[in-house]
Amino acid sequence: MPRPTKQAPDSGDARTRLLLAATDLIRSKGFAATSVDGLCQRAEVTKGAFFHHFASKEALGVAVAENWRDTTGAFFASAPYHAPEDPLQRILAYIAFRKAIISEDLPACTCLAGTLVQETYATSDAIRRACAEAMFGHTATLEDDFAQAIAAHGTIGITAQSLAQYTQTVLQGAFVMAKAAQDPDPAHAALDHLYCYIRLLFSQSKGVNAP
Amino acid sequence: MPRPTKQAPDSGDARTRLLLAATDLIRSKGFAATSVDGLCQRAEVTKGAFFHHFASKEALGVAVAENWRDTTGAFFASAPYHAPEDPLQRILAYIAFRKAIISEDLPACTCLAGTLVQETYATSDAIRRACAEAMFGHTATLEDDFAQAIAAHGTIGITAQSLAQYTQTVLQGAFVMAKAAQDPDPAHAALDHLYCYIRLLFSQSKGVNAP
DNA sequence: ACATACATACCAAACGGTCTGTATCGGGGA
DNA sequence: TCCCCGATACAGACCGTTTGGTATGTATGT
Repeated sequence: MPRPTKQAPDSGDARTRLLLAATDLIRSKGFAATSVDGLCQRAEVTKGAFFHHFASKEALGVAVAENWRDTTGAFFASAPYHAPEDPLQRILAYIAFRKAIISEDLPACTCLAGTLVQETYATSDAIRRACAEAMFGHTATLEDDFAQAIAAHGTIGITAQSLAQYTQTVLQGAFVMAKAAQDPDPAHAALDHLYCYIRLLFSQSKGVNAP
Repeated sequence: MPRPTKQAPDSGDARTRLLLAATDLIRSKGFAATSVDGLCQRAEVTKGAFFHHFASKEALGVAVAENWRDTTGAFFASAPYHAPEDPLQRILAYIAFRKAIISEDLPACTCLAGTLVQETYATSDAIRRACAEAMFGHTATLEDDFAQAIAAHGTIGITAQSLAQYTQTVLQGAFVMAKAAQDPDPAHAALDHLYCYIRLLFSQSKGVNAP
């Protein structure tokens, strides 16, 4: 039973506020540069509250990744791109949707899991796994649409899983490039190329595209 | 004039060893988690030497990114993929080459600039710029080949710069996915898709692929 | 002799984490 | 309905270590 705190009663309980603040801070500064003290300050929570809810900073990292998987899962599940009846159109609508939500505010629109995993893949297996679950879990939701598109079109020599993962790959790369350029343009351009690739793939004759 | 240290006289001067050690550590643990002390220990150098060569940790970050640009620049300049006479074949050879050098040893084969920029894009403009220079500088070397391929083939409705940057985007995304999966397979698969995309693009008729 | 290239000791601040205390809850017995 | 109970949810002071950075000293090549 969450209980609102005296300090900031409006914005949920301490755990929720910590998760939210951590998501923000990690996406802009990274995990290591996000201190527990700074986190508590941002969340308007004391250190006692932090270590009551999370056994360690690493445990917070895991929880943030899990929370990211849950919230983004719900977000994309209720997104409008599922509307088209044609599975290929759903995929193209997905790509267009992903492109549309990439703005200048990169800390707010980039992927927490991708950022977090780059820092921790070699030092914390627990965090790495939680990030991987978020990322590959999301690609799994695309897999169905790709499978249906392949079934409708006839085989194109590439698996649905591979295409779904490639989509995620382009997105992750797009975020890195946008951060480097301090500009969403390279990300938008990348999604245009992905869009173009998918269209090209599914307008080809059978079985000639095996890599 | 570099002078070998008493402590480790075989492996170059202190600055070089620090740059090398920093590249290693940042690629596996990230920038923030790489402490100056740990760095000096790894490089077999004292702290005095560190702050003699670098004004601050941030200055080291910039120097590492610049060094990365220089060393990878030389590495790719002398790589075998430039051999084919056909520019399109050079590009495909480049992609195959990039695929070939991605192994299980992810800290050793992933991109320093991509890792570093994700952590620092919002906190250090100097480091971000140095990383961007390394990344976009490398894409610029691909641009020529793409431009020639487009010229040879006739316009395909996409600029050489956009294609070169997309190539880099896929690579960066491939590294993130490989780290999350703790496995180079997703990266290899991504480069197969990129290879496939380029082939598809340049086997189309004129001007129909504009995204 | 002078600048460069280190070495070593040291520092205040920040770090992750612990400890103890208190307020608030739902639930159970009288 | 009342009070009491243990459990949960914090609050806040405290601790040892590590952090980036500095100050000062020394060796070495030119």
